[in-house]
Amino acid sequence: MGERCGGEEEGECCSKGDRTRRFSEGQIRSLESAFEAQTKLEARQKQQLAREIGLQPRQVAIWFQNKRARWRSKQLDGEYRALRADYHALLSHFDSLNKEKQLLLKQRQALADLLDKSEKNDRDAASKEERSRPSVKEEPDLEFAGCTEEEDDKTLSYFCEDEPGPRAVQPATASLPSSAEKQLHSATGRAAAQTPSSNSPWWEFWPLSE
DNA sequence: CCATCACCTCCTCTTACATCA
DNA sequence: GTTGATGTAAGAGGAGGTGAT
Repeated sequence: MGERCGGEEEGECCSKGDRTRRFSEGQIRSLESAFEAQTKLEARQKQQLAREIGLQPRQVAIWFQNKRARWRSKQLDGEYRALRADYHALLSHFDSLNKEKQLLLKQRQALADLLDKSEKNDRDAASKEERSRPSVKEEPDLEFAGCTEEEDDKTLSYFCEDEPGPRAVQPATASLPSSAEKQLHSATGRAAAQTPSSNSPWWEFWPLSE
């Protein structure tokens, strides 16, 4: 049910000719300040305000209704803009993180290749040595094949997760060049959380465009 | 207690007109 | 002077709350 003429207010309907007559600046000022105080008026307040500014209570009620609608629309617009700005900032951050991720994955692959090569060299050297003195049989210093050692080198545990990369890594005795080792430490330390396994992280599915 | 009705207020959408570039 | 965009007062109708019966 609408606010019909003759309903809550005692005033008569505005004639059609009055329909779009703008309110005076003073009336608008009073209405605006009342709206700032409260966006909904009690019946008595409405009557009083209407009397003060020379309008029908129904006109005051309608002005408040329209004002609330415009106000909400403005609020929504502001919220939308803020959310859109947040989204774009987040998207930009995501892009830079994604680039960094790709770079780290490349580095990881390069270092894994390097480790493979180094491991192969070690094996070749060991078998040569074995052949030169066949009577002596030694246990290796450490058992790495199962990755059971509690090393503080994260490299070991990292490559032993469900990764397609190398599984058995020789200990510090391996002939890994020191610079490569440093790179490996820094690279794996940050890339460890980005294993492209079956349970991929959320950002794998993040849409890259709006 | 409940169902129904009348009345009121609010909301949303729309209309009619005014104003401005 | 005309026209399209925009703003605004008000109409129309639906939804929900409330009190009386």
